[in-house]
Amino acid sequence: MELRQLRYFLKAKELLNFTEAANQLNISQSTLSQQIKQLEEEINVPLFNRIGKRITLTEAGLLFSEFAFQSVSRANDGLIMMKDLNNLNVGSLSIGVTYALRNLLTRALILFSEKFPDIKVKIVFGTSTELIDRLNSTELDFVLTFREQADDVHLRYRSLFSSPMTLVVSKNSNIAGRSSISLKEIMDLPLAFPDSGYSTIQFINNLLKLKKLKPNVLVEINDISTLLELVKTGVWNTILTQVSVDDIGLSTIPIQGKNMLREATVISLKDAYQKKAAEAFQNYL
Amino acid sequence: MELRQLRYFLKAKELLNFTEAANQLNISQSTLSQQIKQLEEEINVPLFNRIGKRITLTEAGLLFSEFAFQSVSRANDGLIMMKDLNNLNVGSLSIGVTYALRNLLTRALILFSEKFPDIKVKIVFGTSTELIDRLNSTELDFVLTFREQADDVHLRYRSLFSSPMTLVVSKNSNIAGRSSISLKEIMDLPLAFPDSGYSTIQFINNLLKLKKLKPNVLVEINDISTLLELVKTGVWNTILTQVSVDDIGLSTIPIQGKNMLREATVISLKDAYQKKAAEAFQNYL
DNA sequence: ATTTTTAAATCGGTTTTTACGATTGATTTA
DNA sequence: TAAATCAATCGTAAAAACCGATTTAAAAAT
Repeated sequence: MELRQLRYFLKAKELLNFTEAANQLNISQSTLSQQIKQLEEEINVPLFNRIGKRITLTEAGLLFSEFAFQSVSRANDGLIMMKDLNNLNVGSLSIGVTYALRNLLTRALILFSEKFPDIKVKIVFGTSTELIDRLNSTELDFVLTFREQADDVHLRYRSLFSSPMTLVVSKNSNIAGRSSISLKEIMDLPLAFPDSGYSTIQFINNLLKLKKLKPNVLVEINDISTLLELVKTGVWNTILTQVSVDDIGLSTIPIQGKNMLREATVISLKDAYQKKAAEAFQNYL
Repeated sequence: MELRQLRYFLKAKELLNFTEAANQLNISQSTLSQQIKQLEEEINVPLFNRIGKRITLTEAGLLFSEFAFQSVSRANDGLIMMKDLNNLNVGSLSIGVTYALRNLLTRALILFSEKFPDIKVKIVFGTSTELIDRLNSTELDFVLTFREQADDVHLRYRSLFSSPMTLVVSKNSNIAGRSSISLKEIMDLPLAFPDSGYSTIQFINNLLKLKKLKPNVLVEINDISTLLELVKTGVWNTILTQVSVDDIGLSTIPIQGKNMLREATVISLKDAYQKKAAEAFQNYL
């Protein structure tokens, strides 16, 4: 039993005329006769009464047509659904993102949802390594994070922009106006740092280790919003990537030195199918 | 799109292994690859991610599989319906049942077989979840079990009767005559329990956890007949649903408290065609 | 009553599709 | 590093779908 046969049967049932049905199906009358016959042999019961040259539907034909119709319909519906998926009318998207790029993500999300209101979006915050793991197990469609040292051959990297590391200070700070600052100078300031799980802080710590500098870390906290609130008080300062601090009401001072640029990157699985929705979302980043 | 391709796809989706799927479908692996590819080209979206040699379902694949399954199911149901029409006196019936309802089933089976001696009946014992899985994969026509908490929209439930939970003791037990007993009292008795895979025991364990009671379980066993033999010795007692213990030569004492009723239920697939034989069998339950 | 027309079934041959085995390429496991 | 595993691909063989022509038989027209 094949959908083709069911389609032929339904058309024949509709018109009760094999020749005309064959015409509308763009096949020959002989083909239609053969295929109907084959179907009847498989289900072991005639679908049509052949009274002379006139055909009528049998009881079995009537009962069977309901199933044939539904089978064909469901297949067609599946096709339609796939078309919808291609047109981004349905679907879902799972995005992994590090806290540092939260602003970037939310800005894009607002625009994307406006344009594609029917796509369900799931946002997963986490550390880079955790998110990459989830990407590899296809839980996520793509990950938004800073580029790490080692490339993975299974992953595709798409750089968005570079953002400098900056010292974040209260607007009232007496160094708020400065155009740049050295790492060494920062060592004398009271600091509040993000939790060491974050890639930004790992990046910084690696740098400091290399230069044998010791920061004066008074607070360590795993929530960036709260961290920024702390910095606003003027008591502590922190180090973050520039892009994390936009529009927050704080002053930022670029840190001197090379290697002070971090690359915001979209990471996806190289060989997996990239959803249309994922592509579309990335255009808003 | 043809049913053949949908069937191939569903098997590949089930096993997530083209080679094995091809084996089970009795076709070559190359054929399967080709047909899947052809289907993907028609719907214009990949159904599987090919990450190296590993295969995972895409979002589109998951969405599409629902339609594919229904399309194939409807066609199969049509075929079954025709077979039923043809010969009401032959056919086969696959029934899933939990051990607790063994008596109910065997009684019905005896009557049914007398009336319809030519219908082959296959009985599958198992846990509720296992049987529901098999029902969903259309291996079983219906499942006979106790009603669980969560309803599934794809399933149809038909309640048969309620049966109380009872303490099962030897006829010689000094508490054999009692008209009821509390859970608390039972905690002091030496108990033999069914394997924790059985829904009855999960039901009981949930209750005990809620009431923070600790039963004195000395034996755990995954065969109900043997369990009942043990109880006959008078050394151990057990808890079962009343209906499991009828006509066994043991005393039962209803357990006090509400929520002590379990509903014996016939579960079948909501949208699938129900065989005449299945209907007939259920009349004897 | 006979002829004509109409429509389904059947037959032989052609084209298309499906399937297979062998091989390749890539990945995972030992 | 070698062996095993698995999906993709290629060329070919088998199966099927399809077509046109013809046959058969009933209805319609004469």
